[in-house]
Amino acid sequence: MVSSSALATAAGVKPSQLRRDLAYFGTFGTRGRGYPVQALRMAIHEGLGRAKLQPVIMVGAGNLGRALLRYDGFRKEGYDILAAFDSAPDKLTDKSIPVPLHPSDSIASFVKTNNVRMAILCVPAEFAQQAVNDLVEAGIQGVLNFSPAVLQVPADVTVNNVDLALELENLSYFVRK
Amino acid sequence: MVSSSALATAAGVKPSQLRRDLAYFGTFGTRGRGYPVQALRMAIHEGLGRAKLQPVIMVGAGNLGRALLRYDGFRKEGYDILAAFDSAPDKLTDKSIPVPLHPSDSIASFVKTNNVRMAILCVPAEFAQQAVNDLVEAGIQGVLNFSPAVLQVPADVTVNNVDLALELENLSYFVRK
DNA sequence: TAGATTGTTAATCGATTAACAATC
DNA sequence: TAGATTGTTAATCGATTAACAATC
Repeated sequence: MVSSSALATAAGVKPSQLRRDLAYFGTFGTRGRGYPVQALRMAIHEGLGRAKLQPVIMVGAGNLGRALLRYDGFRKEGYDILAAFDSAPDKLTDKSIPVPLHPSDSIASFVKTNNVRMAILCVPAEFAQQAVNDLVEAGIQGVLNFSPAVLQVPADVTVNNVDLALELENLSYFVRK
Repeated sequence: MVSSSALATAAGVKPSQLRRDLAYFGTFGTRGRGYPVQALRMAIHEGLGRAKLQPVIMVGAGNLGRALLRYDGFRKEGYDILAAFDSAPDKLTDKSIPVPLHPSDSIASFVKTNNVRMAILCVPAEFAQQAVNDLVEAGIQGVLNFSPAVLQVPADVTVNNVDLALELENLSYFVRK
């Protein structure tokens, strides 16, 4: 068993917040005792849709896209990047990446064939909206967007934005001049 | 001139929010007219500490660290990654990276010599706390942390966390099973 | 003057936290 | 029973938004 206060310390949050967040998914603990570790671990996996390996595609194989393809943290957490797509794959033949590289116009058929629901978007800002339009059209439901652009999508598609340069910019505000 | 509503549309926020955020830094607009583009741009640069190129170091040259070193988005936004540090630089001689690679124990002297205030941290989770302790000791004031770990730092040091796998995990919650 | 648009107040909304009855 | 700790309510806090007087 583990208590909410032990978990909260490890996660860097307050115990009351941790209990509230868990309660949002269901009732896992026992009053007076705490939470059963193994059952809780499995319930969280289940609740976050981590029951099995999730297929993902990478869209854009420029500097950042290739960089993230070589990062092994996604796979460790249960995400399997099946392939990368680029508008000019021929220009990248000499750049080694650990997954197959296809032309952008084959995204739709690949997504349908492989039942892919999530995409990582790493194209230049000026092409990002068109790229996400194509992804939505192909049936993608979730986009992790690394392009520094504000994207318009239908309400049933989720976009999470990660702007690396902006993160550094936020930080610089707190650094003494 | 540009209006708060035009800027808000471009940024993906509400006009009232944009005006409030700008007002936090100062008074830049003219009632009835809007904001003068060039003066506002310069004021924002100034307010965010972007007057000149900011020196930054990369700590950890594993998969993710090397990946980010090859990404050119940081430099475009005015950040200059001067060097990378790794606990075992000798093992990485065959891996090409675009900046000098030094052993970790030379961080403190490098930081002082080059007046570095910000660091990007990409070491394995289990070494992250020790690494950030060393950075704080060396005088680093801001850390962009890509290690999936909760870091303890003094109140005058700022840590911004970016957990790439967690971002994907958040997204998967919104994707229909 | 009439129309436009800021800066700021007040209202709303949502997220965090403290507190505590329930109960092991 | 006494001590511990959850799940949940109510209070607090902060962030977002609408509204509008100021004013160009």
